[in-house]
Amino acid sequence: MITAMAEPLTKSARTRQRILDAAAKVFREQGYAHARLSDIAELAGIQTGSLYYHFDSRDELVDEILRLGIETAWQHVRDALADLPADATPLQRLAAAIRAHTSAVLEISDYSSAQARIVGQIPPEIRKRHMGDQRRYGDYWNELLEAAAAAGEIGTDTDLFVVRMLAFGAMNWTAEWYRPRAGTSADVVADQAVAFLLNGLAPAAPARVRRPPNRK
Amino acid sequence: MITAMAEPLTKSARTRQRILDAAAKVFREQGYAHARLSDIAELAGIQTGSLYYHFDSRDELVDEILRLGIETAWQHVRDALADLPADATPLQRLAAAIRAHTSAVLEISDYSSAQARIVGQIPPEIRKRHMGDQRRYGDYWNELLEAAAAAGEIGTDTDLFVVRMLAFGAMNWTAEWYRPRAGTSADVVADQAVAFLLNGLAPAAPARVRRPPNRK
DNA sequence: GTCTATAATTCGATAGAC
DNA sequence: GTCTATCGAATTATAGAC
Repeated sequence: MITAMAEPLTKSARTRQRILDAAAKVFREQGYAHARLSDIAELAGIQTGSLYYHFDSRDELVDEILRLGIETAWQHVRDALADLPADATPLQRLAAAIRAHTSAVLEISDYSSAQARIVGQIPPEIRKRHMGDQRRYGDYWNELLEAAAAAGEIGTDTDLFVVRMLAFGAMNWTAEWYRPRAGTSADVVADQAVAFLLNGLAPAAPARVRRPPNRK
Repeated sequence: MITAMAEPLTKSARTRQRILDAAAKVFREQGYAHARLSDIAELAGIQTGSLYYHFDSRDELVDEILRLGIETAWQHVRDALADLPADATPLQRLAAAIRAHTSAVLEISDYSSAQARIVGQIPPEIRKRHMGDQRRYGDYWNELLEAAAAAGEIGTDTDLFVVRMLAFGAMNWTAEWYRPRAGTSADVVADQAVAFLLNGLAPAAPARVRRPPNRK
């Protein structure tokens, strides 16, 4: 009874899933502009015209990839936090979140990679529809940051909105430059991201430079 | 004799410059895919077809914007470092570089903004031609980082290549999300970027979290 | 050098057979 | 549901007059 509907589903649903998987991969690799429907169809093993039985337009397909990309990354982050001991500090929770998000973008999910890669390339109308997803996920991160700030684990003159954007830029850009190679595995990148970003938030401990000596 | 060729130049050179300025602005605002030659021509005050007297193709125009974008940011960074007192520490030099690059991308130059915005959107052939510029600028940053590392101002288990990429992601992504508004000026963003990124590189002073307690 | 007009291409999208 | 065939819109690029 459980397996009865676990695998079969409808033929339509399975094809739709193949298309989405193919689209995520193609968008991840080609970016928004150069991902052609013909590429996606080919990878999904169907003809271009057949896509339109499952999606009304290219934009609708993009919408879905973006939504699933955030959803997947978010789920990975939630899972990682759920794995932490109950007494984990806000900073430890933040560390786990950074690792999980970075890993999702780097290697775990084509959807998350695709979202990170093309979110800066999409036209305004699509962006507008995607904004709700982004805001919700952003709010979630903001709570993590607020908690760490409340615990005194983040510098007091830190603008949480700005550093959140800086951190997302750093994490999401990995989708662009990272290619597995000797010496630099995805795990290494995730480790470095955790150390770098967490440290960045630290209350300025020693007298590190605040401003350059003189300004133009 | 100096002014004799300062302003006039050839008519062709001046028009070419107008086109480039217009292109930088349009690419900055629209991104790679949605910047039409007709938009650029309109902003430059000429007809679309006339562009081809000055550039052989759209790609050639993009090449030039990318090159000038890096060149401009780089020049701002060099100027900022030149303004520092001779005894500035490697860390202070790094701080000035971060501020200068971020400012260039945020508000100083349409070329630098455009480069930061579209570098992740361009097709492989263009990217390949642009790689030399990127590498040279990256090497320059690497020297700044090496110097700070040699001075013991950067954590020893820091991968300089990875953190450089993370930092560029953070800085360049500002071109995407930043819009001037009350409370968050470009200066504030630059300040936060300097503090955040510089701190991120610090030798892990107190016992900040290194890894989450358990890993999947 | 710049214009107008138009060719050439590339894709997204639709129609209708099966 | 998927295929084949084709339409149509958008936009880069070219030709030739001025």
